[in-house]
Amino acid sequence: METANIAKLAVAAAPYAIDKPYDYLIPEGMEVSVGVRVSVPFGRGNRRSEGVVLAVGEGEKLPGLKQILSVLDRESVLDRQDIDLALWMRQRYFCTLYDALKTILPAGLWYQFREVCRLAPGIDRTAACADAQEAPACAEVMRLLFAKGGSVELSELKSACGEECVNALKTLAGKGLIFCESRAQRKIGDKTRRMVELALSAEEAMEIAESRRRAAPVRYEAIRLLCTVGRICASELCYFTGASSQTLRALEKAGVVRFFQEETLRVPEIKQSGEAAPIVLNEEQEAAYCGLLSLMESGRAEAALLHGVTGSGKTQVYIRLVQEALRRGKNAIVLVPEIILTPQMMDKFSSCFGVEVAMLHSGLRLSERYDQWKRIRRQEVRVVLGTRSAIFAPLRNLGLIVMDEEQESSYQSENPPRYHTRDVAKFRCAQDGALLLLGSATPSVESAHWAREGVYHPFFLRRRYNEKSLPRVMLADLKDEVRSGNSGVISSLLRREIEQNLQRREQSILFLNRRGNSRMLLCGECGFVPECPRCSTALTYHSANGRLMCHYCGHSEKANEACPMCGGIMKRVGVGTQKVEEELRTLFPGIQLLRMDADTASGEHEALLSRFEREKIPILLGTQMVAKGLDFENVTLVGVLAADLSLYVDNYHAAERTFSLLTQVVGRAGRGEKSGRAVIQTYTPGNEVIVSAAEQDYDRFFESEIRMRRIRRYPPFADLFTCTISGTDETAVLRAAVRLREELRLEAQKEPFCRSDPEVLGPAPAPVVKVDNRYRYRILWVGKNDKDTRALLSYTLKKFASDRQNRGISIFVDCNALE
DNA sequence: AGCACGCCGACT
DNA sequence: GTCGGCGTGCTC
Repeated sequence: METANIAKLAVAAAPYAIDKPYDYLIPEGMEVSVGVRVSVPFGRGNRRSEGVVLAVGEGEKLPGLKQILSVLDRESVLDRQDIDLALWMRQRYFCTLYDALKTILPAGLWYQFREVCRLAPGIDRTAACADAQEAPACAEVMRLLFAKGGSVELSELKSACGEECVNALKTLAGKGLIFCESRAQRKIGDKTRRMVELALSAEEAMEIAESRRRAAPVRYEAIRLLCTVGRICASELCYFTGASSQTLRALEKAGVVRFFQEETLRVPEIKQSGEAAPIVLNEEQEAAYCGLLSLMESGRAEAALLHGVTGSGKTQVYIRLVQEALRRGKNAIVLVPEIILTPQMMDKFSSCFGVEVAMLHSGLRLSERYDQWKRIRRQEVRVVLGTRSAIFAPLRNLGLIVMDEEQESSYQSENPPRYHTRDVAKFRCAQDGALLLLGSATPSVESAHWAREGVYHPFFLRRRYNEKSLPRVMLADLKDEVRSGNSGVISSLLRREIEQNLQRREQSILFLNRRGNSRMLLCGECGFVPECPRCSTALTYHSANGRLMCHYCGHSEKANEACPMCGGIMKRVGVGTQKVEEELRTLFPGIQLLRMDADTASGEHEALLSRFEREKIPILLGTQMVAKGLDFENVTLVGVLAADLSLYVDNYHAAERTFSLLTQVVGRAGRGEKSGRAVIQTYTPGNEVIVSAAEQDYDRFFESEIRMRRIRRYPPFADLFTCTISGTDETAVLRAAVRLREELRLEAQKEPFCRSDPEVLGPAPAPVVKVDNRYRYRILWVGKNDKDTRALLSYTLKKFASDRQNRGISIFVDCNALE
């Protein structure tokens, strides 16, 4: 047997159905190590694909083996632990190994090689080729450029034509036939920068990007990058994806992205460690801390739940534990739902840990984030404080992972692989024997359940740190209001309370429990509502450009004043914050009012909030974003306008989310010297969730909710696997869905599943059944997320994808999806 | 998924 | 006789 050096690779071009480690020959003299990215030929056509080296070793030299073309990294970007994590993610989230690895690495890394060559505009193909004919390398480059639609990445060009193409590029650029875009250098010292962010949800944006992936690859990359990083400086987005400013403008026009100006964030001044005052814990905190410390010292990868009411000082406990971890030579990761909302946390950590802490927050530029990643990888930092993706920070020798407000749904990724940070954290803790500390004022029902079952170690902080009493909560019954002739959004009770606050010159926050605000057009005569031609949804009216737009596929059309059906006059409808604002202005004429919602540019938020505090503006009206982290001395009244809105959402944790949200909002009142009040408006004042939130009684909420979950077979008693099947032919999709259901039902009756008696439900249409002309139906498997079930679903997915009957139909699986 | 190979019908 | 339709099968 002849042997050779062989590398096992995760290959980008291999879809889920055929994903496995592929063997490639390492050419003589090539340095290849585990964790580097390489370029390889793949498939019949030997198209170039990227791969990640999983293992290197001697192996049998089989005839079919192909060679690695080139190595893309100077040193490895992933180590053994990363690869183990990716292997685990693959079987847990039904993604390819390559997709998992890509999720682990920072976005900046995947784009750092981007250097794009483009054809100069208005170049005629035949003339240009004739012009380039003299040098074969030039002709080859031109041919490739035309074949790829006018622009090619430099790395791709190099692997196709060899290193010598660099000279050809120079010649061609000299002739003005092409140009190469290099680093778009940002001038140092810019005061503000032009930022881009998604104007739609990540899911909606990805749908749009996917639908035109082939036709507009640059757009696709730009949107995908935006989905991973949230917001980014415009020049950086262009640099990393090869998009032009025209591309961005087109995306803006299509309503996919929006621009805003942002002050350049200075690197937060790092105070020297040692200066910070030592942390003093009260009795309760001390008790929790001691218990947690001994768990951490055990090195058994334990998990604990710290249930502490708002203002009980969980952060102090976190910091003491991190300090002790460091003293023992261990490192720590601290996760928060959205760090930009917790500047106090950032301040505390930088004063306690100085240069040893790396912060990964949404205000960082992509390149800054990448730099932080490099610092962490070089083990220059010992503490990482960040949001969801910080769980992948390449920090080794972990002693502790903290997840603050662990119930937040932002801990679940919104794009595939849709990992949950808590699960990844558990895996990493198991790798290093670290303690996982889940902290919350309103824990998820699952976590509270496991704490009661003894799977997590429970700890409690029941006293508010400053001994402040919780706000007094009043319920306003909106049904009564309607009966007594008040058709408005503000109940008489809330109105009285606001008036009282106005007299006392104290401030009020009003909260509309609704995401964004969908405004649509409706014909006053015949009731016609303009709908998207490609999706099963009403079009949204955008006052900025006077157009109707679809949030799912990006379709946009001019808004007519007259109804196209009957000629009647079109009216704007939808209870958004604007509508409430109008009502407030009539109720309280001449009173100053601030509005903050999805329409408010994100750069403005902080400015608005500081104005609210500084100028003591009497009323702040807002959506989700006013619920969290705001701490204002003079706010003594909080009003929840429609507590029920988030309750009747078709999702198993709607009740939990509502309870948590109400608790957070109520906690906004009376943070200063004066005591606070809260008014919760509801149509169902008898509802357990509303009542327990009004009483600030978590245990009561938990008891009723866990009973419900048990009866309905919801988590933690079962896991919900959602198989989404989509395609352009609705009947074909439905047929495929029914076939899948029958197949899964058959399996459910067999060993080993029959013992746990899984249920297979559906097909049911997805919340929005048609998106961009693709119909989406779901099959639900209610069972246990164990090895056998995952293996079955993985097998079923692969079989489905390779079944000829299912051509043109795609499928994916999610487990316990929160949103 | 994406690409080549192969086996049939409409042309120069 | 050949160009191109898409059904079939494989990817180290």
